[in-house]
Amino acid sequence: MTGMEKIEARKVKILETAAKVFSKKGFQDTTISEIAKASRTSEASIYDYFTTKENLLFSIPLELMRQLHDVMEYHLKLIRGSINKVYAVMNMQLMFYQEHPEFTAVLLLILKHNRRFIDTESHKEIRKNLRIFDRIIEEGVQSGEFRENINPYYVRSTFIGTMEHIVINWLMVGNPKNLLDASDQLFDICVKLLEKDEKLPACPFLSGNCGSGVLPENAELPAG
Amino acid sequence: MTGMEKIEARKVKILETAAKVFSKKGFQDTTISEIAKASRTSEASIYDYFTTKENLLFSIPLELMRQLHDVMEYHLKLIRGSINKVYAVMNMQLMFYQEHPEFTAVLLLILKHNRRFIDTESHKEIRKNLRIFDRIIEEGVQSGEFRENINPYYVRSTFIGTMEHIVINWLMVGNPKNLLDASDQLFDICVKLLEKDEKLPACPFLSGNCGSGVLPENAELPAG
Amino acid sequence: MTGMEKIEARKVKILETAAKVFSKKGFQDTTISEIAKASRTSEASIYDYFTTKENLLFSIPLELMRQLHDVMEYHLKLIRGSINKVYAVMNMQLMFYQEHPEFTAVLLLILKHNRRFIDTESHKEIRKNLRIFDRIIEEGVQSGEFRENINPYYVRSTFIGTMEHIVINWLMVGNPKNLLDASDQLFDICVKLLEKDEKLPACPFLSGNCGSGVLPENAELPAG
Amino acid sequence: MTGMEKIEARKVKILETAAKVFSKKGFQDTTISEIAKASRTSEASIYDYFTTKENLLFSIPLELMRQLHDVMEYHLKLIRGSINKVYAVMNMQLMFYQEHPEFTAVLLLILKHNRRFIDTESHKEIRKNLRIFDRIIEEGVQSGEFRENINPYYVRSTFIGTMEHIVINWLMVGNPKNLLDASDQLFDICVKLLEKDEKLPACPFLSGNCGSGVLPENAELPAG
DNA sequence: CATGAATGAGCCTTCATTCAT
DNA sequence: AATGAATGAAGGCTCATTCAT
Repeated sequence: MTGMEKIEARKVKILETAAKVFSKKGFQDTTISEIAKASRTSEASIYDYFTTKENLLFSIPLELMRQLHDVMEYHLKLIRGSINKVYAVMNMQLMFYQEHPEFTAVLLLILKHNRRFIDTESHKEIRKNLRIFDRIIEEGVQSGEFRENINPYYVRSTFIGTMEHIVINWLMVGNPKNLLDASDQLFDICVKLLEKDEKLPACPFLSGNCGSGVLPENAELPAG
Repeated sequence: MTGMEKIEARKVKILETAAKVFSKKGFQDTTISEIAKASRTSEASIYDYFTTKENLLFSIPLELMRQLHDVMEYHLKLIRGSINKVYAVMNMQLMFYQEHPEFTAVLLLILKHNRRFIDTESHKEIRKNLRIFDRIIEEGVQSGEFRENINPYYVRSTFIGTMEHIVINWLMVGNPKNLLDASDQLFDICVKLLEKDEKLPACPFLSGNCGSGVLPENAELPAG
Repeated sequence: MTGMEKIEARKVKILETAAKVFSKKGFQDTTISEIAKASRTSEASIYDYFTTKENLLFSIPLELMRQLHDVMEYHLKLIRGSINKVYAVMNMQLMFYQEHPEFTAVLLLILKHNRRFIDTESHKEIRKNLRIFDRIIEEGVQSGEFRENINPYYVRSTFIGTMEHIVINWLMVGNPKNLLDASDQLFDICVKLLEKDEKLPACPFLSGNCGSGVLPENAELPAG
Repeated sequence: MTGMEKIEARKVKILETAAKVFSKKGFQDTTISEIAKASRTSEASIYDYFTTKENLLFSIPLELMRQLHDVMEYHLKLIRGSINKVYAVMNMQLMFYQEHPEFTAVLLLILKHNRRFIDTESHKEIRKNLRIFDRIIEEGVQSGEFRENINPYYVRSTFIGTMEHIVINWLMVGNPKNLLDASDQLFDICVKLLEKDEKLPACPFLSGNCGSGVLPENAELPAG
């Protein structure tokens, strides 16, 4: 492990620990000394890396949001059909939250309501992820798969708002036990909002393995 | 003004001031001394009334939520039709937020993410308001005005989650300028979720037991 | 003792203690906690009264300099003759330093070399005391008691500079044991600077090209 | 440049930088890291060379004071007449200060009031320079050029004290613009202190009860 | 020799909270 | 009932200093 890598590893360790402690005790009730102890570093080192307690907090989502973004972009390429993409994105988000509950708590319970967070590099990443939603909606509208008279901003707000509302509930009162249980219900809602009213005959493109939503690359797609 | 009333007036003054300051600077960055000065009281008096800084915070929504509840109940009695009630409730909520931005900021940016707030008298009031939603949805389903295969919890989550998402945006970046501008869009979304599918059969791209699984068991599925 | 007086007494106690500790350990090596302990107060109280460690330091001379000023003005009224006034002022200063060694150490070893101190209320008092010197010199010149071709600024600088130089020596190496021992010597110097030249012609060795001070090697020197 | 010289050059660079930063921000408000950055070295190197922050500070005058000493000794050899030497020494000091304002600030505003500085090699050099003054005075007295009844210690204190007082003023408030402007005035003062009293009889206003300085109100004052 | 990196130690400052009046 | 005053407790942050490479 080179020097560079060692440092990077320490930073990650600190960020993970910080997420853990912040998520449990909140920002103000967490002390740097606590994070230092738990991450087996010194307080001074934390300040070396992150300059400020708040900046440490703000740095938590940076890397993870990038990963999520990459994963989503990667998988979306493999998927045909806007509605399938919606489902995939929703699912990936929920899985991601499910797998990183501490990070999610920091993000949804602490960061999202901090005005200073908006001017952050991390927030930029978040906006990049939002744009994936927007793109999918636009594509769906243009391809004729979705209703045309959609206000994308409000649809997105519904997706995000509802999802986050459910995730926050999951974080705060532990309901539902498993976030993915909400997946189908959420998807239904999306469908209701996006579907064309006069559809007939049946849209064939969901037929088959929608469970994953990820079609094999060589999947034969219906003519539409 | 009797002694009792005088005291009540002072409490209200303190609560209003607290909402103002908390909403501007957040909970931790607000000091009791600040609130005391701004409300022309002494710190000691604040402690006399509210015992704790956090308890002061938690007391802020109590009275206002009761008012909102009363107002909503009162007006709902005058309205016929579940969908009309949905619209009315949504509108009243938005108007209420619009008229009490500082209170709203405290509620949505500070209190909603505090685990200890859940065990609070104020939170009880909030749940009472939520139950109004639930009731309307149930009624609509039973009267046949809404689809039957509705999961009330998720529908409510969508209403609340979307609305709060929009309100938070309004609080944090000032968009939309006027909350009521969102009213119609929000209502459209509600309608989409609640309205009966007159046409048949159901959305084809849900065909198959994929994602959703919420179809009536005997639903006729397209051939695919 | 009224509340007002009690507070004033505590402030004085803190200032005295601060002078003691600062004089012994210097500004930076002194901790507020030390002063709090030694003055039997809490650190928080010190900050209540003085807002800042540096401001505490700067506040030390305020009252004492006023006292010195009053004492000097009072006594000067009783004295006739400018040279006698010079002597009196010098003596009073030295006595004052002698009696307040800790305060003097703070003043001469710490404060006088702090640029921020100049903009201080305390420093204003110090300048008021300096003006007493100026006044005496002016009066002496106008009354004809002193030489006319005196540059008051430089004479004052000599008085103050020499006195402080001696006092600093006293503080740092304890020499002389008693400051007042220096009194007569200092006064002699003052006299030499102020007295009229009765004799004529002027001191011979000033004649000529002192401008450079560096005479050519073969310069003709006066007999001396 | 040999290895030895390279190291010497780096030390000088560090010392110069240190003087610059210390003079601007004071000792405590200067960080080693700052000096390291400004001198393009590492903090560790500074510790290699100077072991301690304070020792770095104390090392600043060492070389320069030696240079000043050498220069003064060199030039004094070329000068005849004690009073001329006084003038020369004064001038050389002022020129030196003028040319090294940062160094001078460190010396007069920081070091001179530090008790630990006295036990320093640098301070030894300073004392060597003081002895030049003493020597000149002694010589002047012995040669009959100066008054015999001089107390050399006080005369020196007057020279040094006055000069430093003026230099400190120059450093702190920028007055006079050019230090050498003070040169003649300072010299006049020296002359006044050193010159023989040709005239007779002695200054009348010293007669009598100057001990107290406080004359009885009805005291008979000399005509002046 | 030079230095990047790590840290122990500590201080100033802030408040929530209490209490005597 | 109301409050001016006092403080205990704690935490963010800074550096001088060390050491492994």
